[in-house]
Amino acid sequence: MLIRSPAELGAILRDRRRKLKLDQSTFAKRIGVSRQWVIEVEHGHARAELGLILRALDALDIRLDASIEPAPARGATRPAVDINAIVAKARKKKA
Amino acid sequence: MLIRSPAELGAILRDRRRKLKLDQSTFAKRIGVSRQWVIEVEHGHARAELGLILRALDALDIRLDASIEPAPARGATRPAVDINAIVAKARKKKA
DNA sequence: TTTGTATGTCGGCGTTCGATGACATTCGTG
DNA sequence: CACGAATGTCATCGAACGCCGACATACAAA
Repeated sequence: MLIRSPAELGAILRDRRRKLKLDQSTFAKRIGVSRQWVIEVEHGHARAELGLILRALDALDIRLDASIEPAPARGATRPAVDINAIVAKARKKKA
Repeated sequence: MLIRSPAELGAILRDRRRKLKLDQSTFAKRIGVSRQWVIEVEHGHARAELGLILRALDALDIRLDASIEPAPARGATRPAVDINAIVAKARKKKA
């Protein structure tokens, strides 16, 4: 399963949790977070803590693997339009 | 590359950034974060935001893959001693 | 030595996390 | 229907995030 966004990660966590017949409460206790946290992460919370995410994955026996992208597609010719970065910056300025 | 902890993730990010000949400043600008953030994450900051981490990985053409652990090793017979969770809870109580 | 580059550190600040606890909604079952 | 279980929502609050700006250190080159 490729992970590209917090939402995808959340979906993976939810599917796996359900496959293991765990409800949110017991899952939360098992990894040392609140049930609220589980809900938000499963819904794709982008600002969740990295450490807690890794604990959650571990608790569900999910392995994370990092590898170099086969097709960069981000060639030196492309000006690189980073929508995420732009949106994040824009939100900051407004607030 | 297997990712088990924020520190391992940080090392991977740093190695890849250096391979691409990027310094922390330009890398930070490229993903829309501060240079401080890059420093902390590369040092294994556990509470970094998930969304920013994913952006950083993407900027370095690193793909994240999730797969079920071949050997659970976390059988139903094990009482499950979650050191991470215990430590996290202990820190909360003290503070 | 002086200059420049890359990295790490410090204090302060506004924003938002994650925890808690209560309540709401939707199920399926007795 | 009533009850419990699972999930989602809300308000509150201390703690920590990530940012900024300045400074510190290290190393290389002129």
